[in-house]
Amino acid sequence: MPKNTDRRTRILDAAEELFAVDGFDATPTARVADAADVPKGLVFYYFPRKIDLLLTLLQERLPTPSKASVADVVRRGDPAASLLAMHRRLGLEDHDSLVLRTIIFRESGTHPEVRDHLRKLRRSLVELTETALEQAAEWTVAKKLRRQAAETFVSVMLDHANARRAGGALPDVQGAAAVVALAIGAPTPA
Amino acid sequence: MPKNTDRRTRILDAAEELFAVDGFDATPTARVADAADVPKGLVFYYFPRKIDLLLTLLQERLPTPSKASVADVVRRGDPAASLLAMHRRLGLEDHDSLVLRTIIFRESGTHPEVRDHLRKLRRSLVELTETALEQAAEWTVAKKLRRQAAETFVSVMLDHANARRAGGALPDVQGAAAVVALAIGAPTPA
Amino acid sequence: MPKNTDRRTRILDAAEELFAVDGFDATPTARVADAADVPKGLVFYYFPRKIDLLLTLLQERLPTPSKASVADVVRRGDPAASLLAMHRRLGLEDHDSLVLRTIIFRESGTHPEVRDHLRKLRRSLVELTETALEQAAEWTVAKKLRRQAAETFVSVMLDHANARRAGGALPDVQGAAAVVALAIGAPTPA
Amino acid sequence: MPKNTDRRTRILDAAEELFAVDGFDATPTARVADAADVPKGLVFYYFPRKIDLLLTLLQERLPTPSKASVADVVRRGDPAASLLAMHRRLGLEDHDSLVLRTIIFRESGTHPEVRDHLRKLRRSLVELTETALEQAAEWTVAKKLRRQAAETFVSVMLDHANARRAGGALPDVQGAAAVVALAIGAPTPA
DNA sequence: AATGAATGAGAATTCATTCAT
DNA sequence: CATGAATGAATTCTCATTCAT
Repeated sequence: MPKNTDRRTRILDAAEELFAVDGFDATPTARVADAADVPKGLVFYYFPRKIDLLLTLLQERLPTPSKASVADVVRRGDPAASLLAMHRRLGLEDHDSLVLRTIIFRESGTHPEVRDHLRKLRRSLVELTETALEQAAEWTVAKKLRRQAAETFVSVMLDHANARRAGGALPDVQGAAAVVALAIGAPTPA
Repeated sequence: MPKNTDRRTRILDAAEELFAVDGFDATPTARVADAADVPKGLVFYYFPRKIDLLLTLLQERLPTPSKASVADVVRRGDPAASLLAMHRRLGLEDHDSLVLRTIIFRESGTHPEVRDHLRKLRRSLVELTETALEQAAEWTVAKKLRRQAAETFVSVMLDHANARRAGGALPDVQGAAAVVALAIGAPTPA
Repeated sequence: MPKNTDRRTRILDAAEELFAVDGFDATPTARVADAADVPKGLVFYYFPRKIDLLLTLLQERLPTPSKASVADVVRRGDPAASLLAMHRRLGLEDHDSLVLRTIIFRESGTHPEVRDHLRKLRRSLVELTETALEQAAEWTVAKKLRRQAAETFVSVMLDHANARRAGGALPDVQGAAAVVALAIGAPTPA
Repeated sequence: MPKNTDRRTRILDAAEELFAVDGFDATPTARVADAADVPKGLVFYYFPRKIDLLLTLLQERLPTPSKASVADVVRRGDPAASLLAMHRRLGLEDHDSLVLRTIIFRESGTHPEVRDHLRKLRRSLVELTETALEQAAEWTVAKKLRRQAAETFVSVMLDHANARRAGGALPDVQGAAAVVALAIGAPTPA
C-alpha cells in the first residue's frame, strides 16, 4: 500500500514498459523519469538504485499464477483445449505478466537477483499445468508422464513468451497443446 | 581469407565468451581486447562498430544445422531416442552453437539485426526435427501433427538453451522427447 | 532558550559525532537526521544551511578553556607535570572539545567561517599555557622564552589532537612537556 | 617515467594545487580538468578513480626527506640554528612538499589509504631531526631526551604546516627551535 | 511549528569511437 | 597496417535545500 500511489506508480508503469521494450540495461533512468513525467530525482527518491526498480516490479507486480484462477478454464475431457485456455488466461489475466516475464528472461542471466523469480515462475507454472492436465483428463495418466507433459507445455509457453519479445516467429502453442494432449492419451481430434 | 587470422580469431573468441557470460551491452570492447590480449585499437580495426563483433560472430560461427549431420543419429522405430540424440548432437557438434544461441536470445529483442538469425535458427531446427521424426517413425504420421510435434520439441530445446544461461531449473528434454514420441503414436515404452 | 531542547540537542549531538568521524563534507544532513532520530525536515528547521550546524556547534560547544580551570592542576616547581596535567584536563574536561578541535582543524581550511575559532583557540591555549608555566616555575623565566615555550607546547597539543584523528602515530606529549620544562630551566629530572 | 609527461603532469599539477587550496573532497574532477586545460575524460584515462589522483600525488611527489639533504645545513654548536635551517630546507627544497603535507593532513582522517604516508612522514621527520640534533650538539645528549626533543620539534613543524593551510596564526617555529635547543643543553643565546 | 515528499544541480565514472602517428 | 592516447556524451547516483500541508 504505497502512498503517493500516483507518481510512484507512474514510475513503475514507465519502467515496466521501457524495460520490456528496450531491456533493463539499455533503459536510462532518465528515460524512465521522462516517460513517467516526473523529475529525475524522484525516481531515485523512491528507488535508490536502478536495480530496485526492477526488483520492485517483480515483487509487486509479478503475479504467481494461482490454481484457482485456472481451475475454471479446464474443460474436462479436452486437455488440449484446457491447456490452451490456461495459456490464454495466464497471458491475458493481466498484460503485466507477459511483459514482466519478458524482463525476467532477459535479465536473469545478468542479474542474479532476478533468477529466483524465474525459477519460481517455472516451478509454479509446471504445477499449474499438472493440475490442469489432471483435471482435464477423464482417464488415468501416469504421474511421471503427466509431469513430463506439463514440463513440455511449460517450455512451449515460456518459449512463446520469449520469442514474442525476441521478435522471431512465434512457436505454435496450439499445436503443442494438441501434441501434449495426444501424448497423455487424448482421443485423436476429429 | 583474412590475414592475421590469429588475432582476429582471438578477438572473436574473446567476444563470444564474454558476450555469453555477461551480455553484449555489459561487455566493454576494452575487456574484449584485454581478454584477446590484443591492443584496444585492433578490435575497432577489424570491427568498426561494436555491433559488428556480434554480427560477425553470428555470420561466421552460427552453424545452420544440416540434415546430413542429423540423419545418422536417427534410430528408426524410436522417435524419443532419436530426438534426444539429435538434441545431443546439436549441442555437441560445437560448443559454440549453444553459446551463440544464448546470445541471440538475449540480444535479439534489443538488436534488430540479430532477429533474422533467430528466425532462421528456429526454422531450420523445426525442419530438422521434422526430418528426424519422419525418419524415426516407422508408421505414418499426419503432416500437420508432425509439424506440431516438431515445433513442440524445438520449443523445448530452445527453452532449454535459454534456461541454461538464465540459470533457472533446466527443462526436462528427455521427458519432452518421450511426450512428443507418444503424441505421434510411438508405442508406450516398457 | 530554545524549546524542544531535546531534539535540537540530539541533532547537534549527532552532527558533532558524525562530523568528527567522517568529516563535514562527507556527512549528509540526512545521516545527521537519521542518527538523531528526527525527521529530515527538522534539521533544516533549526539549521537553515548545513554550515549552520557546524557554526552552531562551535559557538555553543567549543569551550574557551578558562585560566581558573587550569590553575588548580599546576604543580609548583614541576612545570613538566603541570603541563601534562593541564593537557589532560583540557582533553578531559569535556570530550567535546577534542572532537570539536578535530573538526576545526579539518574544516578551517575550507570553511573560512571556521578559521576564527581556530585562531582564538590557539591564542587562548597559548595564554593558558603561559600562565601554567608562570605558576609552575618557582624561578624567573624570561617573558620571551616563556612565550616560546608555551607556543611550543601548544603546537604539540594541537598536533596531538590532529594526529589522533588523522590516525597517525601520536606525538609524545609527555616528552614534549619534559623538553619544554628543561628549556625554561627546570632541574633535570632524577 | 610516465610518458606524455605534458598532459599527465599538468593534471597532477592542477590537482595538487586545487586539493591543497580547497580540499580533496571539495574539488570536482571537472575542475581539475579545467585547470589543467584537458578534457574531462583524460583525467580518468590517467587516473581511473579520483582517489588515484591523490595517491599518485603522494607516491610520485612526496619526497622522503633524506638525511643527506639535511646534513649540510647543520651548524655544529648551534642546535637552534640547525633546526631552523633544516625546517627551511624541508619546506623550501620544493614548494610541493608543504602543499602535499597539507593534503595528507586533511585527508588522512577520511581516506585510510593516505594514513600510511602521514605515519611515514612523521617517522622520517623525527629521525631526521634526531640526526640534526646529534650533529649539532657538541656536547652529549641523552638518547631519550634527544628523541623527545626531536619529537617536540617535529610536532611544531607539522603544526606549522597544518596551521598554514588552516589559516590560523602560525606557530613560532623559531621560538620552538630555541626552546628545544635549550632543553638539550645549548648555551643560552646572548 | 513540523515534516517528508520533491527537485535539480552537480558528482564520479564509463566507454564507444576516432585518429595521429 | 596497427595502436593507444584522447574525447565527450551519457549514465547512475547524491544531496542540500525548498515547500505545501
